[in-house]
Amino acid sequence: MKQVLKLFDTYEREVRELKPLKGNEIGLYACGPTVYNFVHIGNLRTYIFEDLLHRTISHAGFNVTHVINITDVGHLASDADSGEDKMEVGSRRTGMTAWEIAEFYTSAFKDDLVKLNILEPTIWCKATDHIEDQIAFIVDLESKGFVYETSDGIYFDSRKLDDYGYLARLDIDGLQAGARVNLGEKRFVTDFALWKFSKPDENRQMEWDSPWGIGFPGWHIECSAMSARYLGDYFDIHCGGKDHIPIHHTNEIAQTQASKGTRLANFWLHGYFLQMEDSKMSKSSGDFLRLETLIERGYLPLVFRYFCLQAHYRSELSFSWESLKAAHTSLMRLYEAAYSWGAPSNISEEYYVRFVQHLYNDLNLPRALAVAWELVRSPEPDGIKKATLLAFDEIFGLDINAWRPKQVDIPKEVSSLLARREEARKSKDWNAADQVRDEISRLGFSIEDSKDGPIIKPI
RNA sequence: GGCUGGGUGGCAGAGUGGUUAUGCAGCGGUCUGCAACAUCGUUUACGCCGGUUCGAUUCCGACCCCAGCCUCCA
Repeated sequence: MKQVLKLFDTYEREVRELKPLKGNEIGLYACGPTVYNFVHIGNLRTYIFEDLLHRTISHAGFNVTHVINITDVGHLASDADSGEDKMEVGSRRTGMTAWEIAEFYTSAFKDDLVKLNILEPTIWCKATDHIEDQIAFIVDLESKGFVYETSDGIYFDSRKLDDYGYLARLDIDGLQAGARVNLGEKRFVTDFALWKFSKPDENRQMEWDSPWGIGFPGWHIECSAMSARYLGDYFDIHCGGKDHIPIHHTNEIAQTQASKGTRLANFWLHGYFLQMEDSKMSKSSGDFLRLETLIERGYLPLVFRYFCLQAHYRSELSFSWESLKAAHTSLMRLYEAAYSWGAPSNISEEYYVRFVQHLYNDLNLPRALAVAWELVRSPEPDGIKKATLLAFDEIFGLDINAWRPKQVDIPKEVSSLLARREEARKSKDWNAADQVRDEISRLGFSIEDSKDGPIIKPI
């Protein structure tokens, strides 16, 4: 039975079959980070979601071109005349140049992706490598009458589009009425900057010449320009975090609609947030959890990946150390079970079909994972369980086959105690045996008695 | 305040107009000298108030609360 891959499209607000626009090719564009700081685990949840999407599309038999951009231009903290450029602020904070900062945090970001077993995208692209493309895009918009100039930059005239804001179902009148900031020289609340002028006294590290004067591109234009370069004017899937729906993606669509006449992507997919117990996961406040923080607390990076697998990408996921620990316990049990099964034999058709069914139903990984657990607890032969679970892991990406029990050096002291305990047990001196076990546990090791003798593990 | 989306058992989280996933924790059994490991079983939840219906956690309305956006943020 051939199963079809169905995904939820934010633009139409419906689940429908993914059919390639061209041949067997799927173009997938994912909004990447602004590299002025480390990414946090909330950001990483979104990249895990996109990786699952990437793997699932490949699984369905399509060729994926996965593009991730790096926003290495700082932009401003707001479109109004206030705010500071993030890269410039980062530069002052660290003593590095804006260019060095971009490079430093880009490489830190890529390290995190590798640790989470996220497949390398087909194409990485940087905003600063595509200034010409962005300028050309704005020139085109200008020739079509969609821009106007103010004293601080070139702006997009959003009222020229009838259905501006459709993606987010924006209520334009309501937005205007409830606007919280004053417009500056902008003509309308939803207008946004395409090009910003450098201020004469500013001394920016990142600026370029343009037909309108020296300055730097607005944020939204880079994605329209770069996605067009690598995937064309209308491609299959565009994704990012749900916070991008009302502004960033809305504006990308507006630009592309004005210039190319398309809605940019056939499917718009959005990852939901990782929710913190008490505070918001916020990069700008500086108060956030990195993957590194989890590792320092003794968690394997893939525990975080497993943690994310438990929730559907379109619902909020609450993070707490308690639930991360639960994920750790689950994953370790899965690893140990799979390891104990030995060599794989054949895949169980029955379980595999159910797995794919859930996967193709808008990436229902929680259900797919439930099938995995049913398999683990089923009476199927070990070889079949192993083969089937490894097939699931092509999507899960938990690296189940590579896992090995931790090899630990057992101190001499402990191994001699262990021998003494075995002696005591042989002579059924249970008091002595239990006493030695207590002593060993004080030294940081636990004992599990098995048919083949005691197994010792660090606590 | 406006718009968009959401509120499920101790925790995390699927799903459904009537049969109510899965994981973790807890409890009980098996195993064990005792434990641990493992394993089996188990706790009957859907914010609040109305309405539709033979029947609603699932549909509709009001209210409360949470999140996203309206200021850079996945």
